[in-house]
Amino acid sequence: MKKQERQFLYARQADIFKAVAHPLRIAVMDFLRNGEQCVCDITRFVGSEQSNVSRHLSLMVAAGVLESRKQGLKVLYKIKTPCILNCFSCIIDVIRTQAEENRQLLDAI
Amino acid sequence: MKKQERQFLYARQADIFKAVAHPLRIAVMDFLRNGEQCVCDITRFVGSEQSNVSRHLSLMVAAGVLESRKQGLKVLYKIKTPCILNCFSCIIDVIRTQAEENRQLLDAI
DNA sequence: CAACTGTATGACTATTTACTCATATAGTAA
DNA sequence: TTACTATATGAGTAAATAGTCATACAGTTG
Repeated sequence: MKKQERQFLYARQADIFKAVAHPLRIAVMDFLRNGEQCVCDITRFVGSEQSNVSRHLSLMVAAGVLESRKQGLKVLYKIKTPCILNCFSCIIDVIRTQAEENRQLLDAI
Repeated sequence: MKKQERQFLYARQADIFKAVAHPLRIAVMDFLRNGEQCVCDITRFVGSEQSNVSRHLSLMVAAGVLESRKQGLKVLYKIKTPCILNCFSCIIDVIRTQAEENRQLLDAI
């Protein structure tokens, strides 16, 4: 891979990471884990302003992480490439490792 | 899991994602994939100002993604929890899926 | 048609993030 | 000691991100 291609890939990867690097957006991913949901239910789940949730959803669609379709009055969102969910298990692993480390430190005091 | 615990976990996950959600920081992760490296070599690899790279590295240490040790004049950084590398394969999968989708669209025109 | 529901967006403010330059600090070597 | 190398940081600016409120728009129902 050429240097320029590598830079491009780094930027693309960063875009995907950015698209989920926010507590509200993580919550959305978690909520959509089991299938598509309308904005109204997503909004209830994450507990924020509807307009704010809508913006976050648009952002995630723009990054290619979610996709949406209209159904009557509602707009349903779902995860576009479910393989991204594997990522979350990895991250939980990291958090678990850190938590155990902290616990050991605490025990040692 | 209680609602409050869930919120906390979302925030922690977002912190980890944020810690890698930048092209330069992705480059660092890629460079450290095969073991620890000094700031000088990392700086050369990512091709940015030394002070900027140093800040990004501190940020990643703060998030618990990297760790560092001093060796003489140099400071060596390495990935703290290598399981995070699995994440990158998942993200590459997402990008590949999107790229293939784009190619199909292109072919169809 | 009017009234209503669900969603998106314009305009704005506040906050966070990224970067640069200059400089400080720590360790090395002459 | 002085000069040098590697790294970190203070101060400042620029830019991106997040959030709110009000409102617009699309689709539904009576």
